[in-house]
Amino acid sequence: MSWTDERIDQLKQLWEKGLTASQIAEKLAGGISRNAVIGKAHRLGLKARPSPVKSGESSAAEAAPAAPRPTPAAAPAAPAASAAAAPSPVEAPRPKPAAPAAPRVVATTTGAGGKTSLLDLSDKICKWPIGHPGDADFHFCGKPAQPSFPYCGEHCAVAYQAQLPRRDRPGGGGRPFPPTMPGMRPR
DNA sequence: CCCTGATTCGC
DNA sequence: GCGAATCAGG
Repeated sequence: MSWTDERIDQLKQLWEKGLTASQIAEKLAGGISRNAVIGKAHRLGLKARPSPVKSGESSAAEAAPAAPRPTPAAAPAAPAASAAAAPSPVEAPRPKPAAPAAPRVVATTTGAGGKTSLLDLSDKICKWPIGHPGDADFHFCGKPAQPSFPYCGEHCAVAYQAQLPRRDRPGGGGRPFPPTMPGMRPR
């Protein structure tokens, strides 16, 4: 579907009425995406209107040249592990990704300690904890994470394991934890 | 994670 | 011109 005069008119009205781009996208027929609406709005010269992300805009000092956006490149084969239960060894806060100026080096480890710390974590960094929180040398794996996974390939293999029949499972088959805990009634 | 608009860039 | 992908902020 393309932008007929009618649709452009609706867009103008709804936009100036204050609807969000996604709301407009829903109203207009034809599987129009929110991006399409915004893109068209810009080309129509509309835009303006409270934009959440408009605050910053330093009046000077634009030292950063354009980041040479490398083509994403197709992801390698997915781990294909049928997710059983994610252990989620540690919950780590997710700081903003590193500055876009970061060189395209493989692993991001702190130059200082050589250990991947909390501050180095991002979506693309394996968050598998090494050592114990609180210990001086506690750190994270830091290798590139499998796309859309929190861990690298190795640690995904550890974290996501298909459920095996009990008798085939190493260690015999009972619960991995003590069958009963203090104060817990067996169910 | 959800959302917002802004921008880029291959088509 | 179009809009998906990405960015940048809430």
